[in-house]
Amino acid sequence: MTEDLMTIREMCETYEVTPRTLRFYEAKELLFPIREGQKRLFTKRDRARLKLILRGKRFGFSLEEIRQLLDLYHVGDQQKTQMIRTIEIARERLADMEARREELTQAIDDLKEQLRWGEKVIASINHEKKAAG
Amino acid sequence: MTEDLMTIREMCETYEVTPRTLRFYEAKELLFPIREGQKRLFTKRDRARLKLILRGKRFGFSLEEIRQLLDLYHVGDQQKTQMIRTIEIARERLADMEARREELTQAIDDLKEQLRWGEKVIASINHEKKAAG
DNA sequence: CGTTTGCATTACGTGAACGTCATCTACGTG
DNA sequence: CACGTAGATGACGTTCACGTAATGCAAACG
Repeated sequence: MTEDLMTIREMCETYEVTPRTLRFYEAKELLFPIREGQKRLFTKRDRARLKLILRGKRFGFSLEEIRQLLDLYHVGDQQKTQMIRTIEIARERLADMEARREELTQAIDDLKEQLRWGEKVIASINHEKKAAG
Repeated sequence: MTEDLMTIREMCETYEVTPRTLRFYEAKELLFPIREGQKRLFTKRDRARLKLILRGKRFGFSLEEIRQLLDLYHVGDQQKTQMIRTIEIARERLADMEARREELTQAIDDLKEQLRWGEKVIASINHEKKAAG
């Protein structure tokens, strides 16, 4: 079994990132691998966070924005007041993401319409040829 | 009436970008303002493209990716074969965007669940206090 | 007519997110 | 014990997407 701990190399292969990237994320306080002597060992928590980081990146968030978002996912080991604040932020983020999805839907619809238009043009070109031929 | 042409300053105010940005986009062949002497004049087409550029940026596309996407939106003044190719690419992009929306939905659901969890924890803290008080 | 205003070009600077290279250390293996 | 392998630590390099002067021109204004 994987003893819940992964080396940097294993991490890289699993998530298709470079060692440099993982060290960089640690420097930026996005990941907190434990140390066995010198070597980094990544925990289950690090892996969960890395997944969220990569997902965040795919949506164009900066690492700093992602760092803030990550805190929303380990709500629990906090003081109550801090937690309430975290939850407020989470609600805002959630609203952002839903707005974002709206916009994405709009973009999809726009592109679909362009596609239908293009297909129609091509069809008419084909008919022209047939009529002329 | 706006004679369909806008100065760089008008563009900046309308879309909240800097002159530098617009010149940069022109250099990168994302926009093609016409010239009146030295001065740039932005057409309706430029404005449509700029809107798409800004939208693309919000979704984390690079300017180069956006440049390619832009071609999908003026399908029409092309040769048939080129147009067919463009449409193929558009279909792929469309699939990407729909997958992206799926992932975004997933992210939203995840965050919602975290939120419910956090709210539950807070509620239980409140009950503790009541019981203890 | 001098000056401000608006825009232009040229060019160097910057922050984010890593890549790359040199050097060092610790560990297992023949 | 020499040696390859895996990982660590600087430190400098790079790409992207602009920011920020410095300088120049041309019309408009007082």
